[in-house]
Formats: sequence, structure tokens, C-alpha cells
Amino acid sequence: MSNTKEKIMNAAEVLFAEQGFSETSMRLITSVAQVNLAAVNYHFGSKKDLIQAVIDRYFIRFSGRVHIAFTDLEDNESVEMTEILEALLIPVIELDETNTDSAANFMRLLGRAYTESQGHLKVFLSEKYGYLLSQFTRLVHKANPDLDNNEVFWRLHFMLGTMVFAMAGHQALKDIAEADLNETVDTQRMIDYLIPFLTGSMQSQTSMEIN
Amino acid sequence: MSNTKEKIMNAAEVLFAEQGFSETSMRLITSVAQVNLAAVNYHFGSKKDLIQAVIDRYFIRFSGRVHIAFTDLEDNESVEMTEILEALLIPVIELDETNTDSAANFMRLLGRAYTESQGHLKVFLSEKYGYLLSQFTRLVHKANPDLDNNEVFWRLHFMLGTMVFAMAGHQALKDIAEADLNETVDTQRMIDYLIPFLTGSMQSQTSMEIN
DNA sequence: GTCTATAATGGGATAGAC
DNA sequence: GTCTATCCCATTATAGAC
Repeated sequence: MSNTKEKIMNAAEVLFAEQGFSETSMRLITSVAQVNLAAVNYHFGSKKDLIQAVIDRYFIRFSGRVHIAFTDLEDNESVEMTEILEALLIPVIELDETNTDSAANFMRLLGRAYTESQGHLKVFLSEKYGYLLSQFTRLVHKANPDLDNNEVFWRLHFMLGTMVFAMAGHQALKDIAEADLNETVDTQRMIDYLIPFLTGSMQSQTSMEIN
Repeated sequence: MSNTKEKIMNAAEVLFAEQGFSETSMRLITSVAQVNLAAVNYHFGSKKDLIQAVIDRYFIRFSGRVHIAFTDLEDNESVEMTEILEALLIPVIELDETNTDSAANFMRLLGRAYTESQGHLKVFLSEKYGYLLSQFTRLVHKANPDLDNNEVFWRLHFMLGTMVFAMAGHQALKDIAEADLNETVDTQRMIDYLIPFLTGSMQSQTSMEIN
């Protein structure tokens, strides 16, 4: 209905991704969105609620598809790491079809959510979407039955860290890549490099085998 | 000389690592350090300068040793990824010998530096310590002569991201690990899991081979 | 070198008119 | 729903006494 609410969210998601949550003031958001300052509090209640709404909008867009793909994989007899990663990343990439750069924006927001100390956000996300992380954990374990629990746990979180960090630092990486390699970078290209990197890391020797 | 300066830096490094730079006020720092609020501006000039001083103190402690180890490896005929990672990570771990938790603190600070939009900090670090990144890049290339430039570039930054993120999220990971696995985690243990993960990721098939 | 007091700014939130 | 005006708070930074 109210187009003001959407204008605020559209402006906020870009600014949050670029500068982080606490560095982005409501005054800046409303001026970019060309709406009145008081509109944020009227429509969302508080800045915290705006942050949650922005991130939740992304989760709503793709979590259903990831859940379906994960459930399919859980029903299969065996699973490859590549399949799991694609089930997760393809719906993210396809966010770009409706909205340019929205995949990169989303991942940067996730990175911010992970690293900025926004306690309310972590609680909100783990309560609402923790089931996706559980599915992901079970699938990774299924794809790597030889690894013990500890090894799976750590590699899984390293993987998540790599993904989130790569996307959160997307802009910095893009700048460096273009300077160093004369290569223009889009999100798809980056993910093409990322997937083999991650599958390789899961297939490496365990720390036990090395010690 | 002035013990006040050190009290400020010691308090600031912990608070910055825990909460980030912009979320940590000078009022909090000086109250934890039990010094007067005005002392930060007197001794450092500004909050920005304090941030740089805190991070630079860490770099000064370990950059010399990493540089020597890297230079040794550059003189060798061939290099293994494990050697490169150890040359980088062992001096970091050994920070803990003089000061408990300082390795984890340092990596968390690095993560903050990478993700928070503190432009001045990125400029400062790349001007003063960019030569270490160049050495690291050359070594990774030497250890993986079959990979083309692009592939090395991307994997290198994914690796840095994984390392920094793992350490930056150290506390969160520690908490989850203890809840999920009943395993007590210290920095050394985490790095034992991290190194094979990273070496594996560098040895994976390239994106070209898969496509 | 340390302290108090205060300036100057910018933040989130809200009351109340329209 | 939207706007102006304003409150109240926290921040960094600094002037000036000791």
C-alpha cells in the first residue's frame, strides 16, 4: 500500500549494505528516500525494527526455495557438496533477476549482521530461520560421512564465514580485482570462483591425518 | 613513559574487538581504563588516531617475524601452502605467549578493520603493510604454479576472508562449539582445524576444470 | 600531564498541527 | 499518513584551571 514504506526500505538496504547499520542514520535514509524523517518511526516503530524488516524481506524472498531444495537433497540417498552449495547459492544469485545487485546487497547485509554487534538481529534471525542452518548442517554431514562431528562443525562455519565475508567485502574485493587484474567483476563471476574453493576445502585431509 | 597511554590502549583494544570501533565510545574506554576522558585527545589527538595506534601496535609486534619467514620462503626453490600459512599464523598465535587472548583480539580487530567502513584505517594499513600482502600473493602463486592469476587472486582473498572472519567471530563460534559439541575451544585448536581447510581449498579443481 | 566544565554536533524519537 | 518543531540524549573535542 503505502509506497513510503517501500521507499524507506529500498534506500535503507543499500545504505546499510554500504556503510553498516550504526553508521547509517535515519536522517540519511529518509533524505535519500525523499520522505520525512518521522516516517521511519511511524511505519516501523524504531530503527531496530527497520533493520529487521530490511533483512527479513530478503529472507522471505529466497528462504522458501532454499528450504525446498534442501529437503529434496535430504531425501536423496547421497549428496555432493556442490549440490548443497548450489541449492543455497543459486536462489541467492537469482535475486538479481528481479533487482540488479540485490544478491550482492543481501550478502553484504548478512555480513554486517554477523559482524556488527546487533544482538537483536541475531536473535531474530536464529529464531526465524535457524531451521535452515540445521538443514544445511545435516546435509554437509551427509555429504562428508567420513568426517567426525567436530570437523564438520568447524568446516561448516569456516565455509559460512568465507561466503559471508566474501560478499560483505564484495565492494573492496571488486575494487582490488579491477585494479590488479583489469577484470570486471560481477556476483556470478565471484561465485564461480567461490564454489570450487569451498568444495575443495571440505575435501581436504583432516587435521588428524596431518598430525 | 606515560602509563596512561598504555592503559588507554589496553582497554581500547579489547573493547574495539568486542564491539567494533564506532560502537565503542571514548567515554567507555576511559572509564574502563580508569583515566580521564580528556586523556585520549591529549595523548592520541583523536579517536581515529587511537584506532590506528591500537592496530599498529599489533602489526609492529609480529610483522617483522612474518616478513623474515616470508623472505626465507621466497628464497626456497619450492614452497608448500602449509609452510606459507604457518609462516603467517604462527607469529600470530605466539602473541598469546606475552598476553593471553591477544591473538584472538588481533584477528577480531582485523576483521573489524576489514568490514567497518573506516576508510582512514584501510589507507593507513595498506600504505604501511601492503608489502606483506604482496609477499603473500607471490608466495601463494609460487606454491600453486598451475593456477592462473585470477584464480590465485580470488582464492587468496577468500582465504584471508576465512581467516579473518573465523577469528573475528571467534567468540560466537566458541560459544556455539561449546553448546553443540561440548568441546572447549582455544585459538590453537581452532587454527588446527583451519589450516587443512585452507590448504584443501587451494588445491581444489579450478572453476574452469569444472565448467 | 591531569582534571572540570562546556562547547558543538548529530543522533533517535515524539507531540501535535494539518 | 505526513509534516514541523522540538526534546532528550550521547557523542567527540577543546578551553582553561590546576
